[in-house]
Amino acid sequence: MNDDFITPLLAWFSQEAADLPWRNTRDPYRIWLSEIMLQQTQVSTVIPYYERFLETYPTVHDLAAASQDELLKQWEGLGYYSRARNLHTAAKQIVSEYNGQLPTNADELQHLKGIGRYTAGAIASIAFGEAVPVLDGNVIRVFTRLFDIADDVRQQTTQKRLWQIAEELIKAVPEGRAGDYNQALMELGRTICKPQNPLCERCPIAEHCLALKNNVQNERPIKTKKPPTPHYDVTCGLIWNEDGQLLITKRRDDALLGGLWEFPGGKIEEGETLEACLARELREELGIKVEVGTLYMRVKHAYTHFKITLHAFNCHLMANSPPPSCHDCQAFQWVSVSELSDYAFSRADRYIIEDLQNRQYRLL
DNA sequence: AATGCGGGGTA
DNA sequence: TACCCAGCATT
Repeated sequence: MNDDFITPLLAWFSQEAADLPWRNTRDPYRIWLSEIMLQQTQVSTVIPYYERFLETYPTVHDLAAASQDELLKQWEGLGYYSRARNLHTAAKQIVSEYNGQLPTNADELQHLKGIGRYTAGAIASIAFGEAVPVLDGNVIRVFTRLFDIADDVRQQTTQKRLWQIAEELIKAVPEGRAGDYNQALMELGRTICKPQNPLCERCPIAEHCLALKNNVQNERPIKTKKPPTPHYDVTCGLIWNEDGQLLITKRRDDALLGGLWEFPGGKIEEGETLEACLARELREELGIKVEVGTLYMRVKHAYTHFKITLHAFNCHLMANSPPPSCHDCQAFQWVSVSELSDYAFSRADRYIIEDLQNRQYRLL
């Protein structure tokens, strides 16, 4: 494997590295946090979350002492909420078992919740200077172009081969520069070696790029297509009580959007009306009987694996309904419209909340 | 080895 | 619309 690109890549990074918040620190806690937030999430999306998060939790001790609800409220909108739950678990573990210090090498880091091979390599190389590789979407794209690799990168054998390449190359990186080199590869992928229309004329290692030489840079990496995602109709209840409060429920940790709050409801079944679906879901989930009233609004939303149309109905408890009890949720709560802002909700529910609060505001 | 897991940006 | 993003845990 030709490693001649390493020197010009490092030189480019020294000159052109963007000034990102997590590059102004050597604090392993901050490096760790940035790497978790950056999983499957673009740099520009992460920055405001990262800065706000560190104001709230400046140290791993502050994070370990947080409540899950408070933490998820901080994470609200960032997605992949298991990252926040795992971060919390790991923080508590670091405080109780590691004396408040992160492990200092990649192998030990991988024992912590939410840290896999990529994240362990990133933290170990950036925070501790260990000569270990990283392989993320950016690096995969750079490598498949640099070495003109035409294999399907979704295949396990290709992933293995790419990790082997990464392992070989890191050995040729100058002592103490592994963190810079790994960041340089990712930054090149993010800013120059982009998925579509890469900026090869500005690439510092273009003369080493086999895909460019073969004029196939736009056809790398090769990925098999994913099947189209299904669409579901989902209902939820805006269940009002006499005090103008709404009933919300907290989702189970092992579910989609685990730990977030929601307006209770669920997915429609074959041949079922929306109203019947909602009445059934509320009976199953909370053991309550409701009168399903008018449609409040519909929200369309796309998840990774499916799309939904969320139908929100005004409801109230029937006089002979049992009080709510959690059958398939962690908790429930009656809250006013303005108090909804204190709880972490998914994007789809936040559209509804925004509308509820706007209408309330206009009435005042 | 395959699948589930969010939400926003981009062309 | 479809693809992409500083991937990981679970089964």
